[in-house]
Amino acid sequence: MEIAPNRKALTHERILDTAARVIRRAGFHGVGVADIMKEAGLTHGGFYAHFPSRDALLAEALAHAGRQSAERMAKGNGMRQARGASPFRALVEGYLSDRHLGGAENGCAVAALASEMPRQVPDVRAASAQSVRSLIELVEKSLPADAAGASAAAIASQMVGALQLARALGEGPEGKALLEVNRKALLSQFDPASSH
Amino acid sequence: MEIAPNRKALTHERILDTAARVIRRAGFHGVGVADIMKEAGLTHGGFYAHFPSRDALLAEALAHAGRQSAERMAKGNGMRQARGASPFRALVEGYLSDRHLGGAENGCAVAALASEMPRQVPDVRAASAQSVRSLIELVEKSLPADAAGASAAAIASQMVGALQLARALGEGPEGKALLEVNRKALLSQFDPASSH
DNA sequence: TGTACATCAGTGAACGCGCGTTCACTGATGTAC
DNA sequence: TGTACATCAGTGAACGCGCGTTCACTGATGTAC
Repeated sequence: MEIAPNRKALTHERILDTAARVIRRAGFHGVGVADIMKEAGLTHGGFYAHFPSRDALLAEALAHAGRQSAERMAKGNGMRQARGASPFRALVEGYLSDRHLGGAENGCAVAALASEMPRQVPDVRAASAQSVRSLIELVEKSLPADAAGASAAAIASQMVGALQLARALGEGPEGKALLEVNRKALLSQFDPASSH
Repeated sequence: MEIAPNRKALTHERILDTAARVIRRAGFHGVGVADIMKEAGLTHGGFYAHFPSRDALLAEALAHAGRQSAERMAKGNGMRQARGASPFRALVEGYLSDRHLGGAENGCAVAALASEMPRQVPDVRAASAQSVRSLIELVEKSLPADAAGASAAAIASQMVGALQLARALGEGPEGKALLEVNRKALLSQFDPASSH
């Protein structure tokens, strides 16, 4: 969002945007420089004019994915709240939705990548830890005022774990049922008063 | 555990055992055939006398890892129960322990690999789903009789998510604190009466 | 018990192949006058 | 406004390298007589 982004800056942004989607779809290890460049409509040779290395891109792309999905979530939550849901209910129903189950590519980067995070190079690890902190903050902000003793970190843990287990079980009934059980558990415990 | 395991069967088991550890340490993608064979004390050429392909090994190794860590957990839980902990407390304190935070190699395969599971070939995906079901069953069995409305699937989700977020935050105070918060949340909600 | 042979688990070199990275080049954009 | 030149984003071929897989071979184990 610069005033006069030149051509190179635009391309840089496009590569980042593409990479942010691709790593959530294919994982840190599942994606090559050439794949990303091709999906961004470029040839792989130009990559090193934009990023010093593949790992540097991964770190930037993870931060970018965090911003992307935070925006997307904020939008979805806004819509749900407009329909009368509490912020916490909006968050839980959006995060643990069937849509998020299948749409890892545009979803939460932590859920898509968590178990790969500890094995990355220091830069990517640092970006990973930051994305986890951001997610916990997001939960914190949505907690009902009367949720006594609720821990945003524990709730975030359950949300991330639920999405991952559901994805491991598949996008069919088994995965969807696991999501539903988690939605119910979270809402009945921390936001029983919220309307549906 | 055959009556007269011949030499090849013993080697087969040793490769599986090694692979089960290595994939939890390095991830499905982080490990090569040659790495595993070398760590098992063999050369890579002999691999295909034991397994039809790398993916076939991954699927078998995942199942093997599930058995390994179930045994290990059962042992740890037994020790904790001998000291007076309830089965549920024993499970939670073992699973969300600082030891498990650092020891992914010998720990729960689901926590170590969850976000990579949806991206594997069908055989490995099937073994992954099975490992998730086994974990949920394990939780189910340990639930206190009076844990009304407790869902084993939701609890398993939180446990897996907590371990992963903690590992992403690092083995230092930040990760340990996240584990502790989750232990407290789980125990106070589902097993408040258990002694410590 | 001892010898001759067959079996077979494991070795190590070799194969394609795809990856991350480099680099000489091209062609479009923008500036100087 | 038009021409000449400099800049620079992006191209595509090439490089090592490591991977999964294959295969001819070795040497130890076990069987037949």
